Amino acid sequence: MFKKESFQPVQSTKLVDDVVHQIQQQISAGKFKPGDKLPPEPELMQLFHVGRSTIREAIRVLVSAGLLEKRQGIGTTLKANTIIQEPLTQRLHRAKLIEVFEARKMIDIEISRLAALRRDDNDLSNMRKHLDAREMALQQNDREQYARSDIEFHMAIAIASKNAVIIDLYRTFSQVLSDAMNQLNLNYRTHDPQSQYHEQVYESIKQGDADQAVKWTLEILNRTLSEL
Amino acid sequence: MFKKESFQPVQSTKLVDDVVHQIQQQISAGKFKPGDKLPPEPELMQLFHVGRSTIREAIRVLVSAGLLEKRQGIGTTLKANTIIQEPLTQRLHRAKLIEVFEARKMIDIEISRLAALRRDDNDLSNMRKHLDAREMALQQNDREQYARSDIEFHMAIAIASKNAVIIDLYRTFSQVLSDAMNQLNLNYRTHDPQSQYHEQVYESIKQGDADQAVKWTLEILNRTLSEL
DNA sequence: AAGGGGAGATCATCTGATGTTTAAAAAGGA
DNA sequence: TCCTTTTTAAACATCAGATGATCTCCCCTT
Repeated sequence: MFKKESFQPVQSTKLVDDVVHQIQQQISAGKFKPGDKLPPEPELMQLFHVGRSTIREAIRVLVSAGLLEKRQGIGTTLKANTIIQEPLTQRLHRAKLIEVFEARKMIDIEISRLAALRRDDNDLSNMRKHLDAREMALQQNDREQYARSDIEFHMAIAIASKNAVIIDLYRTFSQVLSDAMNQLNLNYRTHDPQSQYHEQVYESIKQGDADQAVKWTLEILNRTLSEL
Repeated sequence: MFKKESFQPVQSTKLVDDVVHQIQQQISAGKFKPGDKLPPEPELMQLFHVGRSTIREAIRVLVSAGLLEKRQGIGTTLKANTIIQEPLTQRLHRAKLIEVFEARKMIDIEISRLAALRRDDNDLSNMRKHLDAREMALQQNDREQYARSDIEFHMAIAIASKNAVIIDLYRTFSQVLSDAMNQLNLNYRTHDPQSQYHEQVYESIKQGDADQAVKWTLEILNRTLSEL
C-alpha cells in the first residue's frame, strides 16, 4: 500500500495562473519592450478564450508584481527595468552580521518612537502581557519561554507602530539575526539584567513619550551590541 | 497666481488597493494565525462594501504574493510561512505610499547619522561633486539633470554610511518611491528652495556632526512629506 | 491661441448566473 | 456497530452583461 502522503494532487491549473504564466513568459522572452501596450481586455479575452474577470485577475497579479502598469482610460503597459530582485532574507544572509545588526537597530529605534506616538489600549495590554510573561520566565529560569516572551514583547512594540512595512522589515531582520546568532552559538537576547530597561521602554510608550522610549531602547541595544 | 506646488492631485485610491492594504495590515499586525481562515467572499463583500470581483482581485494579489492560500471548496487561509520569500520591491508595491515614505525617512536619517561618523575624503568629494552639479542644473533650469544629481547626492551620503545593507535598503526604497510618485504625477524632490538645507547636510557630515546632519536631513524630509 | 465639448477607448466596479471542488452529514448495507 | 456510498451545503472558479469613470484626441468656437 502506498502512503497517501507521498502523492500530490495533480496541478489543477487555474485559468488565471495559466494566463499569468503565458504573459510573464512573453515578457521574459522579450516579446514586449518597456512602454509597450498590452492588448485591451476585450481582445485578451478573445486571445485566451477566457472571461473578463480571469483576464483582470491575471493582469492585477502582474501589476502587483511590478511588471505591468495599468491606467484607466489608457491601458496596460510594460514597465521599465524589470530587474530581478532577490528576497530580503537572502540578501541579509549574504550580509555581514554587524551590518544586519546595525540596520535592525535603526528599525528598533524608529519602532519605539512610532509606538509611543500611536499605541492604543490594545497595543499596551499586549506589551504588558508579554512583559509579564518575560519576567515570570526569568524568575523561573525558563530560558526557552524567556526568549519567546522577549521576542513577543518587541514584536508587540513593532505592531504598535502601525506601519505594516516597518513591521515586516522588523520581523524579517529579527528572524535572520536570531538564526545567524544561534548558528554562532551566541545567545540572542538572553541576558537577565535588562528587565529594568524593558519596563522603562514600556512606561515611556505608555506615557506617549517618544524621546524617552528611544533612549531606553538604545540602552537595551547598546548592551546587546557589546556582545558582538 | 496660485503656486502649482500648493496643489496636489486627488489621491484616487482604487478599491482593490484599499482592500489589499487593509488585509495586509491585519496580517502584518499578526491578527491572524497561520492556518486561520479568512471570511468567505460574500462576507468580505459586506465587510468592505465592495463587489465580489473587487474582493477576488485583492485576494488574488495576496495569494500571488505568497501570504494567502486559496482552495476551491475550502476557502482562503493564511499561509504558514511567516517570513515571506518575496522581493522587497514587490512588497513595497503592495504597501501604502505613506508607509513606504515613513520607512525611507527612517533610513534617510540613519544614513545621514552614520555618514557623519564614517565619511572619508573620497565620500566627501563625491558628495561635493553631485551637490555642485545639482546647483548648476538648478540655475540652468535643467529639471532632468537636477533630479539626477539630487538622487546621486543622497546616494553618495548613503555610500558614506559604509553599511551595505542599509545602502541597499535605501536604494530600493528610493526607487520604488520615485516610481510611485511619478505615477501620481507628483514631483519627486524637485523643489528648489532646499539648496541651503542640502548644503547644511553636507557641511554637517563634513564636520562629522551627526546630530546636525540628522537635523538638516529632517528639514528636507519634512518639506517633502508635506506634499503627500 | 485658448478653452469647451463631444467621441471613442479603456479600465473600474457591481451584479447575476452557473459550474467545480471539497468536506461533512446522511444513508445504506454487512 | 462499522464501513462504504450518497447527498448536501459551503466555498471558490468562471462567464456574461451593464454601468460608471478616466484618459486621449479632435473639432469647434471665441
